[in-house]
Amino acid sequence: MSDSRHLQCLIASLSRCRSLVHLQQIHALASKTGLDTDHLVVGKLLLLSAAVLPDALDYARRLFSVVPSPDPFMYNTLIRGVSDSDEPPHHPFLLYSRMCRQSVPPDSFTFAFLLKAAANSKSLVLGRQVHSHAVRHGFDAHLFVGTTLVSMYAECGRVAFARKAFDDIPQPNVVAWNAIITAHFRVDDMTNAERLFDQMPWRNLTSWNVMLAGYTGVGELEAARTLFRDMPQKDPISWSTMIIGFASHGHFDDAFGFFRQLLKEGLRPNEMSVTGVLSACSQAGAFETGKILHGHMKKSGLSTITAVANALLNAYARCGSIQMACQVFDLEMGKKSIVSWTSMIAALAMHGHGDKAIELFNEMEEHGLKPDGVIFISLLYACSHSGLVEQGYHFFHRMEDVYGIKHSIEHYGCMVDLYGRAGLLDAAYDFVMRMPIEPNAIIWRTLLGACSIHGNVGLAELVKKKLSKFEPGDSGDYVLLSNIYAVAGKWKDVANIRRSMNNESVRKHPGWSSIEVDKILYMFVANDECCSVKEEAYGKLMEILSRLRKEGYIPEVTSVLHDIEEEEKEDAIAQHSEKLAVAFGMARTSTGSAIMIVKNLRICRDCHLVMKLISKVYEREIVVRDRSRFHSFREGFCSCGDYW
DNA sequence: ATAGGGTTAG
Repeated sequence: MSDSRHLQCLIASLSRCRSLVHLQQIHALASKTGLDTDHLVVGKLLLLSAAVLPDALDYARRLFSVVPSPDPFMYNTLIRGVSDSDEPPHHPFLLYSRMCRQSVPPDSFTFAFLLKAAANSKSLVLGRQVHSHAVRHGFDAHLFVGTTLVSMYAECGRVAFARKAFDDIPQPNVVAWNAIITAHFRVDDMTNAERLFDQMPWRNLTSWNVMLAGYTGVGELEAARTLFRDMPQKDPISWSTMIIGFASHGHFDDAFGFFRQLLKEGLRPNEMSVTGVLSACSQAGAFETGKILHGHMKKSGLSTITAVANALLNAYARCGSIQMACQVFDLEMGKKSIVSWTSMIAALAMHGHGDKAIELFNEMEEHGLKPDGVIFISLLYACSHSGLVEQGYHFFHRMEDVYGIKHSIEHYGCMVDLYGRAGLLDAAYDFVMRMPIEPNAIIWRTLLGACSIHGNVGLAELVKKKLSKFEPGDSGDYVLLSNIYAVAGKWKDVANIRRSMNNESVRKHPGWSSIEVDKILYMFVANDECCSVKEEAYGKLMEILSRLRKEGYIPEVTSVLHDIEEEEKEDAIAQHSEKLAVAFGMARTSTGSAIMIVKNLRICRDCHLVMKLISKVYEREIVVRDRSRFHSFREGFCSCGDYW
């Protein structure tokens, strides 16, 4: 066979190549005929291993390293592959500097890929450097480079630069227009985004999707809903944008609604839409719904996708079922990513199995995966929630000393929580004072939470003073401090807090509790208008409370607290949402079955007491997931031991 | 000399 015949055969089999093994066979064949040095062949091999086939980047790097003089195409292909991988974000730029040193001329592709890499790492410094190189080589007004410049500056939060880059594109196409609209949404500039959308000379489906993503991103959910209703066509991205957008803003009912509508229209859910709906399940505690979705996903094969399995694992864990979370992790997950390990560690931590979380971390290392900064947050969280102070300290230092991962504010926060929860308040305070970065409100709030658990009035007052420097104030901080005063019997201070809460500008979180009955999610929201469900719950609650009173429940002791902790309701009759939810559960579920409730804020003392009493008097197991942990009530006791 | 690659939305 002639060389050109061989080459044609090779090219043909490369275009059919679907796996790394297949690629290696073709590569071996190429070396037999000496065609493995042909630039066209190497280029195709590189393209497949770096950008098309999954997990073949190492192979691409090895291939690249033996090419004596790589051409721009090869460099570009590897730069793209590396920036899409989990290699450190500066690696694409190292390749570019090698390219420069070897005098390989960059082209428009080179700058498009590099700018995307800069955008991914949100690094304005890198982005500007690449920009100036693009100018030097005369590619800055190139349509593709210009468009990527627009989105790079947008990702770095600089609309003015993005606008300049857009204006420099001689003939912007619809893609460039879409990019500049996105840029305005990134800085919450809805007005100009809308103006550009109206002005643009042509639109494609992505233009509408850009608007949907922009609206949901800035929290304009009703604008998104209207546009979604009126847009000329919808594709899977439009649907998942709505589901994810509504779920991420706590509008679970709407997220479920869009998902149901998608099914009703005969469309198949994809990995994005199921991830979104699972996130709604996870946040709201919709366990049964999650299980049904799981069944469908097994049939459709979606559950083998790592991101989907991670979402499923997370939903099970947050709905209270560590067993099902384990099952997904151990048996059903196709390939585990670092996110999968992190999720499982967080799941174990959430359920108080700190020791198992640490074991799992070690196991991950044995599998040869390198830990990142995020997994240490889960790990430190695991330590603090299981009282493993020494282990936490150990990991905190190892992450920098052994793994070379820089501490972020979240890691410092975990350490404050670690010391604080364990009652080492002085150590916690000392740690905050010696932190190398400026403590934020979350750090102080964590410390305040610890003061609340351990009843340290003096430190709490000091911390509250630090917190008052942050604007606007948070109602949760006032609630915590008033709890601390109330437990210490300082009723006058409790009253003062209440007064200042009314006077100062305080950000109030509306409290809600949810419960799933017969696969339907019921949300009880403070201040919500009355409805038949709420009336039913309220009626049952009155009945339960009167029985509890006969059994010795004395709400008077906590009445002042109760008053303070009212979820921003002035109405004296209105009740805490978790009490309504539990009463609704008692009314609608059969004796003997457990009741699971999810609350978005911390559970208050009075509600906690009521849950304990119900679990004893009615012999019901109740699980409450609140902002900080799971509470499992059984026979009059709570798994938290009354500290939370 | 030849071909092989790109930008925006979840």
